Formats: sequence, structure tokens, C-alpha cells
Amino acid sequence: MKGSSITIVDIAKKLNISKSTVSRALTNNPNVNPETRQKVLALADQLAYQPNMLSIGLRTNKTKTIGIVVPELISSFYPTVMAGAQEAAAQRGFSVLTASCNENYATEVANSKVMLANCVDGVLVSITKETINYDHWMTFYRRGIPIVFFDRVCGEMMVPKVVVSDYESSFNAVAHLVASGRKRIAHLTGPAQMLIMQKRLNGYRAALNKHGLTYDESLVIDTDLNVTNVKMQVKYLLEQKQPVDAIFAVNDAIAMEAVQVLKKMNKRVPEDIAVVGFGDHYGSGFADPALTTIAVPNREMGKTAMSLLLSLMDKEPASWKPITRILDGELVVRQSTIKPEPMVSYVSSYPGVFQMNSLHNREFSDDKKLKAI
Amino acid sequence: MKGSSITIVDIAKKLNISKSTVSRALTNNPNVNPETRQKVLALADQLAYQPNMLSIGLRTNKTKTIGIVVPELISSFYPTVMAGAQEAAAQRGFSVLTASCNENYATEVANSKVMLANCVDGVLVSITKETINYDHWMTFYRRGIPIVFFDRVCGEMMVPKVVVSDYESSFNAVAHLVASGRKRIAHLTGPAQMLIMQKRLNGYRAALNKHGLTYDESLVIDTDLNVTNVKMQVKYLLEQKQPVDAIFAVNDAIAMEAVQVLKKMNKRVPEDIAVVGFGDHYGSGFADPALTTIAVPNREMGKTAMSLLLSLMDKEPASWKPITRILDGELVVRQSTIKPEPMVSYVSSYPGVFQMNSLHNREFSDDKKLKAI
DNA sequence: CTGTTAGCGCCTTCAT
DNA sequence: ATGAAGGCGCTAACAG
Repeated sequence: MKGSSITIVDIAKKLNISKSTVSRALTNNPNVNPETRQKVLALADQLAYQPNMLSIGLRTNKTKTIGIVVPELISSFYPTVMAGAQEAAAQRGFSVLTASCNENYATEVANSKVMLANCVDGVLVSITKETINYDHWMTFYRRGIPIVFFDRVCGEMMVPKVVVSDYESSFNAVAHLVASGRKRIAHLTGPAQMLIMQKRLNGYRAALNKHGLTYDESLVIDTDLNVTNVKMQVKYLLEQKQPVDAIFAVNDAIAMEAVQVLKKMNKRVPEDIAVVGFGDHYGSGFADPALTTIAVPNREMGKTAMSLLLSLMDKEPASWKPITRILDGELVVRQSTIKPEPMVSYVSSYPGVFQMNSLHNREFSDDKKLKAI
Repeated sequence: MKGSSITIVDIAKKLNISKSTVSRALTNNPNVNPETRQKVLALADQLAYQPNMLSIGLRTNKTKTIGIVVPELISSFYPTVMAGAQEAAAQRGFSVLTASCNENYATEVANSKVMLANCVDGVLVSITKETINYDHWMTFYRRGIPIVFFDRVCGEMMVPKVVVSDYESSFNAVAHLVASGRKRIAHLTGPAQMLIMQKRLNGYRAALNKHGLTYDESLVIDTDLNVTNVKMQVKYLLEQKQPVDAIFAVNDAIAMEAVQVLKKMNKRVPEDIAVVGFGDHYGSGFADPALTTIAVPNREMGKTAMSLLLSLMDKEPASWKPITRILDGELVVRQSTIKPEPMVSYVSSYPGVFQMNSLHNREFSDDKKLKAI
């Protein structure tokens, strides 16, 4: 005895008018008598009429839903981006269909098909660490379904993207280590095919270069973004004939793990070895020692990406420009690189309260400048 | 020139057979010639046919999507639950439509309508801190759309729920504080109308009672789940004629904030004041001091809730039983309550690696036992 | 085993 | 300003 939902026909019958008029009244069509509209609206409200998005989607080819595909849901990064994106979508009446890939390429492909099958009006995508083929996303492009990559973007596709200033941020992080007197700076990186890793690695290299330190290949180690590898890798770094005095990790999870390992090995952080992360994940701020890292405006990233995506939908696919929006990361210096000062002012480390200052975006009209990095 | 997608009609035309046969072949209908099926499947594959979920949904009244409505996306808790739920859904071919409410009742109501409009086959819900009216969720119940609450459940509705052992876990947390010699134990709680807060408060009271400590109303303070209130509230607690020597916070975010405030006020944790949280959020493990807390199997909770929900859909609404699944929380003793021991074994504090042991579920056939608590 | 038909709920010409 | 009719892509009777 499931109380089925109210339809336009129901309203039409009760009011003894045609369903097309009801439809018009409900869709702000100007060609309808104000009185009629009032009656329809009143009844619709009273009956708690909910338009059936399925049939609307089927009819209009617009579902008012946006797909969001993320590589994982373990770190706080993607959920926060999603929250920002969702908020921006809701403001314009869009719903959000989400899917996580568990860093698995096959799952990503499957998820892309789900998005297609559900006729999303657009997709926000951040790829898995395994992804090197983009055919499944090209399909969207070909069909005129707008797609915006964020954070872990795809280098090959000329579509809009939202990223953090990976290169500059890395550069700043490493420059900070150099400024604090470090000479042997290791880099725990991720899969080499990922653009994001390349940019961060390049930033690392450039900073070393700029400050007269030689780039040593043996100090750059691929963690495959897997924390379980870190223990062994940190040990390896310490066993070098010229042991490292600093570690720049490609994200906070890796950095935190490195700190744990170092502490376990009775190394002092930052006195013996400084550690810098990337991302300012939840928890990094009140770790022991608090982690120096790059704060990324993740919620902002979600909003920006969604706004960009929604703005595309108003225009012709032909006019879509592969804009890359770059959000500035900000170096947050904490105790994992600098010994605590005597006086530290009180700052809430809870993300809901944390204030990010001076986050301005820049914009490039195409990918070339980015690739030049 | 958007390359529109392939439909059943397209396949039927190319194969010169009827669309119903194509449909049958695609839906594993037994009444179809194996050869025909092969041809259809082959062509569908070649053409990268994607069934249109909108029309299927419209026709069958089943969309294969589950709505998940969460109160917030700031802490790591809900994203992790969602990840678990999504995984369980994907295994059975279900997609997930998500919506966050930013702890706002009106948004929750709006989100419930979105779910209705999108014809989800069921919903997983955790309510906001403001929610005291459940009419919008009753609608689902009335329409025969299965609904399962998790974590922040609704006491009034007789529907399936998945929760942690709030009462017992609180009891254990407070008992642990007592065992470590604390006499004046404060409780930072949340909005009193929330069932989850009531249960945790009851657990706190019971533990005090059991160990001969008197319940002092002035030591129970409502934070409204807002970390910005904590500073003032902790100060208040310290200014009591008989100052507190321990704080049991209703979640980790509040607890972490309390620790920060205490440190700022030059109180030693745990020597002067012990702090216990609830939830074992990401980051609590490597905080300074590492936070003693209740580890909740959040990913497991998502999986359990989704499995429960999907299992309902196979049965008649009339036979749905308001089962409440209780997942055990586990007290994780860390440095915020006990001074660090000389030897600490190495444990990865990264959630992807963290091993949760002995998490067994219990099950009640109705809500009464729970309410009795 | 296959084809025909009808219709899910809605929007959108085309009439009036 | 309103009504009638057609169809989005698909499935589920009903015939054969």
C-alpha cells in the first residue's frame, strides 16, 4: 500500500484542467493565466507535489545532477572538496552523484559508466594513482558533457582544470627547509605518471637548484602513496653514507607516517630531521610535532571546480576553453621543521574554525604555461 | 554535434530484430535464442551501449540508486561511513546520491526532497544536530521507501538503525578515567535532544554512579558541537571551587580543542587533567598528546547500514523489522589519559592501516531495549 | 522464441 | 491562454 507520489496528472484532474497547463504553471511558463497558476501552485504545495526528475531528465536531457568521481575517501582532502562542490551545486539546484575509486583504475572506468548511465549533466573528476588511459573521460568530452578535472588532473585532455600551485608550493616548502639550514633533503613522492607528482618533484628540484644544492636521484623515493612503504624507505634514507636531514613528503599522510617512523627510531623531529607534508590534512595541525605543510584550500577547490563546471553548461561546447585555475597553496610552518618558540599564540586547529588567509586564484587561458613548468 | 548515446532501438535496427528482443537479451531474460543474445551482446559491447537509467527508472520504478544524507562533511567520520556504504552499494550495482546538510535542519528537509524527486530506492540517514521533527523522513516510510538511520538516529521512528554502543562506550571511557584516579570528571556534551548525546550522557552518569562518584550537573556542559565554545567552557570548568581533573568530550573534535585550550592555559595533559574523546577521528592518534578515545568502526558502519538497507528492498515493507544493529566502540587508551610508558610499540596511526580488533556486532529485534538504556 | 503495443511522467510543438 | 498529441528509452504484458 505504498502511497505513490503525486503527478501532474493528479493535479490536472483535481483542477479539471489540462496537464499541459499544469506543467506550464509549474515551470514558470509565461503563457498561463495568473489565477490558474495560483491554483496550481497552491494545490501542488498542498499535495506536496515533487516533480519526477527521472521523467524530466528523460524528456529534457537534463538531469540537474553532477557526478563527482574521486580516487579515495580516506584522507580528509576529497570529502572536503566534495563538501564545497556539493554546496556550490545545491545553490544552483543541482544534486550530486558521487563515486570513489579506491585508487583503482578499473573502478574508475566503471564509475565513469555509472555517470554516463545516469545521464549526469557534467562531471568533476580527480583520477586514481593508476590511471594512465583517459578514453573513458574522453567519451564525456565527445558527447558534449562538460568535464572538469581537479587536483589530480589529466594532462592529455584539453578541458578545464582546478589545481593547487603544486610547483610553487613545493618550491616554497623546500626553500623553507633550505632556509632552516637543511642540506640533504629527501623527497617521498608518488607514482611518476601523475602530473601532480611531476610538478611537485619539479618544484623540489628547482628549489634545490636555486639554492645551490645538488639534486640526488637516490633521495627521491616513490612511495606509491602507500604508507606501509614508508617505514622501510625512511630507514633506507637514514642509512645513506650522507644521511638526510630533511624529508619533503608528497602528502600529509606520508609525512605523518615518516614522523612516526623517525620517532620510533629515536630521531628527533625537527632537530635531527625536519619533515614537511603537503595538503594540511585534518590532524596535521595538532600532531606531535605539529606538521609543517602546504595548506590547500580544498573546500574552495570544490566550489571553484563546481562553479566552473556549471558555467560551462550555459555555453556551447565549442566555446569551452581549457582554463586551468590555480589555487595558491600556503606554507604553514609548524614544529616539524622549526623548534617551538617560547610564545605561541593560540589558534584553533579545528578545520571548521581555521582561517586561511591570502588565498587568491590565478588563471591561465590554456595549459601551455602549466606544462612549461 | 554531441555524439548521442546508443539506445536499444539502434541495436535493434542494426540487427534487424525487434527492440523487445534486444531488451530481453540485455536483461538476462531466459526467453531468447542464445545466438540472438550473443549477437546483441556483441554489438552492444562494440557500440559501448549504456542503458539509460532514467528511462529504466521511470519504467520500473527502481533506480538502483541509494540516497545518503549526512549532517556534515567536516570530520572524517561521515566520509568514511559513506565510503563503506558506497562500497557495499557498488557491489550490488547501486549508485549513491549524497547530500550534506551542514548541520542545518532546513537543508536536511530540502535534501530529503531531492532524494524523493530522484526516486532513490532507499535512503541512509544521519540527522543534523537541529533535527527534532521527522515528518520528512516519515514520508519515505509511508511510501514504502526503505530508510535506515545510522549513528545519529531518530528515536521516534520504528525503522532499522545502525549505531555504536554509545552507552557502553561512554561508560567504559569514564570508568577508565576513574580507574586512573580521576575524581572530578566533566562531560562536554552536545544538544540534549540528540539521542546519541543522551546515551553518552547516561553512560557517563552510570559510570560515575557505579564508582561512587556523585553526578554534578554543573560539570556537564553543552558545546552545541561547536568547537568555538570550548575555550570558554574549559575555562569555566577550571574556575570551579573544586576544579575538574578530567574531561570526557562527546567527540574527538571537541576533545582536541579542549586539549589545545588546556595546553594554552599551561595545564599538563594528562598529569593535571585527563581528556577522552569519542570517535577516534583521523589525527587523534598522532596528536600531542595522543588522544584517548573510543574507536568507532565507521567504515564498517557504512557497510552494515547499506547491507541492511539493501536487504530490506528484497522484502515486503510489511515485514520490515526495526532492527537496531549495535557496533561496539572500543576504548583506545593513549597519552591524553595515561602518562607515556617507557616502551611504546610501533603502530601506524594512518587509518588505512590501523587495525581494529574484536569488533563484534550485536542485534536487537526492536528499539525497546535500547530505549531502556 | 519473437514481435506488437502500451505507457512510466513530463515537456513541447502545434493547434485552437 | 489553453488543449491535444507525440515521444524521450525502456520494460512488461499480450499475442503469435
